[in-house]
Amino acid sequence: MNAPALLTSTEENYLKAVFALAQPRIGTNALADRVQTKASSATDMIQRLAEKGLVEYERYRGVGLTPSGRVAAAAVIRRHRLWEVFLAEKLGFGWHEVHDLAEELEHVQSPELIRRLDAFLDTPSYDPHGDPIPRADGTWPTAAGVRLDQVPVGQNFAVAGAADQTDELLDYLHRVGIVPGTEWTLVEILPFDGTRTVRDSRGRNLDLSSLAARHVLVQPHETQTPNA
Amino acid sequence: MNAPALLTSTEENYLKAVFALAQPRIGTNALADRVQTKASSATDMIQRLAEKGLVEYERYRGVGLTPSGRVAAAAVIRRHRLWEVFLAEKLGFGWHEVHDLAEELEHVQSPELIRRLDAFLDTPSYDPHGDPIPRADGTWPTAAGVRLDQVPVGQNFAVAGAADQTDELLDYLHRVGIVPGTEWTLVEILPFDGTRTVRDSRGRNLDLSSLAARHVLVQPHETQTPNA
DNA sequence: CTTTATTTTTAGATTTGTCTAAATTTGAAT
DNA sequence: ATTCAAATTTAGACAAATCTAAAAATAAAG
Repeated sequence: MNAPALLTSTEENYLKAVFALAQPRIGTNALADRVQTKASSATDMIQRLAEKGLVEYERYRGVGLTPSGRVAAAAVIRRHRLWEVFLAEKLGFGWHEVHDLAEELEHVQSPELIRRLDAFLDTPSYDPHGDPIPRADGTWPTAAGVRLDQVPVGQNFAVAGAADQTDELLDYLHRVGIVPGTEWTLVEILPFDGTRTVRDSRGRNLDLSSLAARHVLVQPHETQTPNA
Repeated sequence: MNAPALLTSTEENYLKAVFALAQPRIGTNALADRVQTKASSATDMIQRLAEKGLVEYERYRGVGLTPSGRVAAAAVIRRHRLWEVFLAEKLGFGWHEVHDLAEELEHVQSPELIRRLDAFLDTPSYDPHGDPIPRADGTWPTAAGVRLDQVPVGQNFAVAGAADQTDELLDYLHRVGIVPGTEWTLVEILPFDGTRTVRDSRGRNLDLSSLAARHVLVQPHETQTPNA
């Protein structure tokens, strides 16, 4: 009901860390590690966040997010990942270079800026690493199916759709035949870079990068081919 | 010679304020006003910047920039104005909305980010307010002529060129006939919004917004038409 | 059920940037 | 030259975020 209180950059960083590591709670040391500080500093900050109602905290028992903490964390992650998309798609940074810069940009406070950035980028659902971008209302893009990068070797599946609607991705998928309704089997995951080899009913093989695989949504089938 | 020491956001803001107001020196009160703080705080910060060699300071006598302070200030202003161009041209913000946001974005520390942003924006010379953007090497775009918005009423001039090379601006100027070599007289400046009315040799009038006028470079002539 | 090791918290100090209130310097006016 | 007002600086305090070192609670081992 009340307007979300303004958080400092540091508070936002702690929130993100709790979000990432709490299932459902996280200890002080692990949290301190994550935000590159000492346990005593983490204790201080946890207590501040608890006073603001963003985390639930019990002394010596660890910390977890409250519902409003989860909303706040999603907002920060949304800003972070939208900036990552901007840096990669518009400025041409490599996907491995964008994280640290986004870490700074995410703390610029302006809902209107984020609205416009989102529109400028065509409302992406996934960042350059394939991680989902929370929507403006705090909900998360839950795939209509399963992301191809989460399917085990040997699994049969039907293509359900694409996680993102960018022209580049759709063009590529269409060109190689990864279109909704087609049937495939995942035959191999290369250990080196996670490239997926998939095979269609006629035995034709196709390689998909792990990044592309994260953007393909599939419907797994019961039937599995024998595994070796 | 030595790498430019990293400055905090606050230090950068003070530096910008000194740059803007010191001709060649500025008092503590005026500086404090500019950065929205109290004179005592300004004194503290001035002394820190003096220790870093960025300002020259004499107690009770005011403060001015050193050469290396001028370089540092130019770098901050460059970042600020490039972000302003991004916000206005790419995200569609109005030119009156971009300042406060750029104030935050300018402190993100990454030379590579600024290099790429500059390229993404086609290396603009002026920001949406018409203010010059320092180049990467710290030099300022000094017009080959005089900016039309700095010419007095009654002045004859020849168009020398455009301050910026964006397609939109060049298209517009070409369409209305403001092209290099043509001769004009500035007949009026509207007090309300600074619109310039210019007249060619055949007596045809043309109105230019003050923003457009800032991007037109001209060569003033000796001959003046009688003023009224 | 003690002892020990680990984790967590407290206590006290530090840095950055700020403030208020008091003291000092400058400059202007009589 | 003395007085007075304005500008500037110092002194002391505070909040945010951090640290080190010591104390307390929990968990693990015997």
